[in-house]
Amino acid sequence: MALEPQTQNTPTHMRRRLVLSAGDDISRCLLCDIREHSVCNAINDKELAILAHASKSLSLPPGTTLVEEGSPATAFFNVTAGTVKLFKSLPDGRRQITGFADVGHFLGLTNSSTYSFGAETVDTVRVCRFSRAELENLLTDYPLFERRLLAEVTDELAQAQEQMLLLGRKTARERVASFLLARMVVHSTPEQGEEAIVSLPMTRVDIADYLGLTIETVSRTISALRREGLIAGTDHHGIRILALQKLQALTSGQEYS
Amino acid sequence: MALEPQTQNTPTHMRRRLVLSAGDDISRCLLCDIREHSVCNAINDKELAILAHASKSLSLPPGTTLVEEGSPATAFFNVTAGTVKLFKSLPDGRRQITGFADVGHFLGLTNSSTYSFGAETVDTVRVCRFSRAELENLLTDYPLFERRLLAEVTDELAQAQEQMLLLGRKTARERVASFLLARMVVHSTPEQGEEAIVSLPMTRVDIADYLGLTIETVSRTISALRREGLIAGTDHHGIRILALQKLQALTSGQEYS
DNA sequence: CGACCGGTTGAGCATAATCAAAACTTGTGG
DNA sequence: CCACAAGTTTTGATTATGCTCAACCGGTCG
Repeated sequence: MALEPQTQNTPTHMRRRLVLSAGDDISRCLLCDIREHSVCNAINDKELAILAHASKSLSLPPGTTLVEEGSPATAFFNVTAGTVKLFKSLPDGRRQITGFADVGHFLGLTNSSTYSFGAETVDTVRVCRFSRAELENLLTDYPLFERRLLAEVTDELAQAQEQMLLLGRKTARERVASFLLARMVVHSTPEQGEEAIVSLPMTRVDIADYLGLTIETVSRTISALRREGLIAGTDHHGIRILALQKLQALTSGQEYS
Repeated sequence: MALEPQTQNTPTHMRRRLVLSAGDDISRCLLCDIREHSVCNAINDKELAILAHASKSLSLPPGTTLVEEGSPATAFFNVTAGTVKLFKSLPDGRRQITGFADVGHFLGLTNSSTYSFGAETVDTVRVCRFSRAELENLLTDYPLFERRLLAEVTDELAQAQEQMLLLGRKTARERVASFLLARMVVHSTPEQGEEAIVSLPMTRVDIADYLGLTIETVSRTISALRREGLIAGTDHHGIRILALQKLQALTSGQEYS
């Protein structure tokens, strides 16, 4: 939990591990299959080479620090695979995860010259990294890029407000139900039909730090929901939703009794 | 607490009370003394007439609804005097205030076609109101305006993250101390020298809903801080900070004991 | 004056935290 | 393939922080 002060752009334990992508050339952005889900979509095909030139694609193992809390804000990231956790800490080690940045999300934006938050990979993550100068050029040269970024930050703010409601006013049960539903994805399988799945790449510690609870309370609450037949655990990192309606009611306190 | 559905742009109880400012003419923005503290600063003097034309200045009494949770997002506001509270609610009436918008703050931005939050005046408030179309024109025509707005939303997001840390991980004592210090302003008076003052235009209910506590806990905690000599109450809506250092330590749990 | 509203204070309680230990996973090496 | 170690998750017992319920205070307004 101890934060090592950082004088260079990239923490040493990260620099050691950075791996340039095989497709790290001029056509990288053109071939990128998540482009339409990110800010990069604001730049048209002809000019994608500029974008590819302005960024570097990196593959990072779980637990890599992308952003050190309080360090100089020199780099910005677009997540193209995996999940990144964003957090803030108190001097005594208490930590609040403020969000999970999944595929397509942009992170690192700040007005201050230093980051006010930390960012660390949850699983194996692929990101495109922009320097401050590169990002500022993109903002100035491509109004659509800036507009898209404004939309993304606005959306992140709305999510933050939702999370404040959760942290300030919801019970442990309501928090866990809200979390599961927010991360739910519906798969359509030929055999099973519609299947509502929640993948949890993060540990219980991360979930607890995100929901403002302890790991014990998270564990107990998930066990209770399973015992009641609302969810079924595949393994510890995957859950199947069995009673969607009831869970939805639970998120806002309409307990079915 | 019951939310009346709203079909028109402006809630009826608000429309009734809207009062056009005396200076609601072409030079209004030029004469505006808080321009430099707001997004309007991004537009140069020559073109301020356009801005004045694009917005209407309104004076609103305490308790006026500016934005109804879930209603169509048609208007946007710049606060030029007073304090506005932003909040989200649960069906059973539980409420979380996500922020207070003071002088210079812009509010109402959303990607969705409806507001995901509510906004209500705390005291007597003066705002400049923009319609959606007017705002979009400004964004497109004035890149600096958009840049400034991006900076403002980014800043609001950073504050939201700080508040998530407070709501998820701080004790009641730490929350109240953080709140007081965040709202503190330092006055330099000729007689008293430096004076650290906190003005609290909002009620205890609002403070509690902002800090994720009950009014009783807020009241008890403020009383305790006063008893310990860290603060002194002027009246219920004003507090003087006596022990800044100790309060600062308190915000992050470094209890001096 | 009495009702009302906002704030304060007190007593008892409940939810989630803490402390502790067992069960399960995962990775490593014989 | 199994044994073992380390780490993560689950479960249990107890406690504490902040909530609920309730009474009271002080100012304001009709």
